[in-house]
Amino acid sequence: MNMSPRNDSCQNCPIRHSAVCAECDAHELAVLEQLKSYRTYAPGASIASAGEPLTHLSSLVVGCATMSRTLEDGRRQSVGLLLPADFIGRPGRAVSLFDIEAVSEVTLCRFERQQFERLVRDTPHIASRLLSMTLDELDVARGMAVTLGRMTAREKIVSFLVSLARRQAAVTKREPREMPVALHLPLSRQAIADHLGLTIETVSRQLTQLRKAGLITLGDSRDITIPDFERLQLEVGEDEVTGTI
Amino acid sequence: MNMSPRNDSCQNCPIRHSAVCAECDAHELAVLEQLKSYRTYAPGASIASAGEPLTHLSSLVVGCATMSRTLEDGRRQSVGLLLPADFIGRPGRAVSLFDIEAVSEVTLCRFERQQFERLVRDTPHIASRLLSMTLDELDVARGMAVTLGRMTAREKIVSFLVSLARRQAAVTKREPREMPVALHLPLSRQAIADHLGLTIETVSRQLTQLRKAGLITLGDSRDITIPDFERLQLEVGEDEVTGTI
DNA sequence: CGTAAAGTTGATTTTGTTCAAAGAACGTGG
DNA sequence: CCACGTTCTTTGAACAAAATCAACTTTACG
Repeated sequence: MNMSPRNDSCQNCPIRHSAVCAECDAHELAVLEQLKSYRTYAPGASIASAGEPLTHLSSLVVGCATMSRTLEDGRRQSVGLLLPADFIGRPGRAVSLFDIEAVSEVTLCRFERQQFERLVRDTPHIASRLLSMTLDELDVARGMAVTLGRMTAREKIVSFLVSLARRQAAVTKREPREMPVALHLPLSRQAIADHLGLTIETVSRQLTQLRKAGLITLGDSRDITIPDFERLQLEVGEDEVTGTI
Repeated sequence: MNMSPRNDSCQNCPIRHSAVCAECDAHELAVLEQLKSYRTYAPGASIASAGEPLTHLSSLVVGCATMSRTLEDGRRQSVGLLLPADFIGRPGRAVSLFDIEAVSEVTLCRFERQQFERLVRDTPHIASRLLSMTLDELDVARGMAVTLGRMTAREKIVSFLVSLARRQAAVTKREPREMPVALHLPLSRQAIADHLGLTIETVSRQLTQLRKAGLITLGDSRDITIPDFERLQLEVGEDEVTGTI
């Protein structure tokens, strides 16, 4: 609700080289600078709702959000975890198909829909980057379908932890091979359950089992250590870069 | 394997107005005409394999194919049903992440990867259409995640039938409201099971139950009639345009 | 502190899988 | 054109994985 007071320069932006603007040159960045606005959301706040108009398209700058859909009777399925540099919204569609909810405090870099759509039309560097990001997201979404459709509860949890560690490593620029890997879960047990198509009880039990098997260590319920990353990876019947998140 | 002998003009192409070339003008089409080649695949033939190079990007012109991934122990999950106008392959990625298999006889309109990537770079009408199609596919893939993660077997089947009927209606230009709706299943029971994250037995049982409930009629095992489309839709805990396929 | 929210653990039930077998459809070759 | 084998589909019975129901523990927070 509160407009962020700061008006940081794109040059210092933490997602400058990974967001939708990544390919832009200085001149293009100057245009973005004119059009962008920041907005922050408190943890738990709704950023968008399925079926409701989405007036702005944004890049997530700081924090973590989930994209999900809730069926009439309350069953919820998350379809994506949004982390810094991820893009929110769909040029050409005025209405969101999913609920988007801030998990931690979130800062978005926003563009008014019409203006952004013009940008996409007139700025090949943006169009090309958006296409590339969308294609990546598509691969991730399809990998997610494999996880949801065919993996056991244990495999789902392991695959989630592995993806999270990889994604965290990509930011930290540390290889997840460096052991042990310390992992902070951005999601509650319930949110993990919604992400993996499980119940909260099953998530809890599987984590306990992994702990008893020595594959992970649980500190604070949000902090996990993976003593042997390779060994954890072996637990899931899939190799290579499939990306569950 | 066999190069199609024909060299049809794009003007008469059945997917002229819905494929990746939909926005192209006559001049751009002339360029495509120079670069394209047709190739057909027999039912069951492999069009691409996960982990293998994909030298051509294509539009599916005629037929039906599935995109899937198989885990080491043989569990398979389909992540998409490919129908006419659907695009196959990913500019910027030389290796396929999924297996693509012809279900019926399939004709592809193919472009050599490098050449197509140049086309995307130089032809805004293609880039823009590709982006739009990719965004649509992303929504579909995420809708699929909701189905796989949170729906019961019965809901999965109903949602599959409803989507198929809608998609078929889009081609036929008949409203699925016109009753009764005749539906031809392009997939075997096993392929449906792989698509919905179920076993073949569960698919069969659920179809039988739907038949006993009077929601569908089974003729040939591939031919289904939906006497009351509205009523079938009510069976699934989701409304609106979510797109399961 | 004391209350609420989040997480864990146990007992039981349900849904869908697995195992098994029989029935229908299809294609081939005699 | 029909017999035969193969594949696909259906159905049944037993089983297993995860959900549900319920209680208890831990953590967070005013």
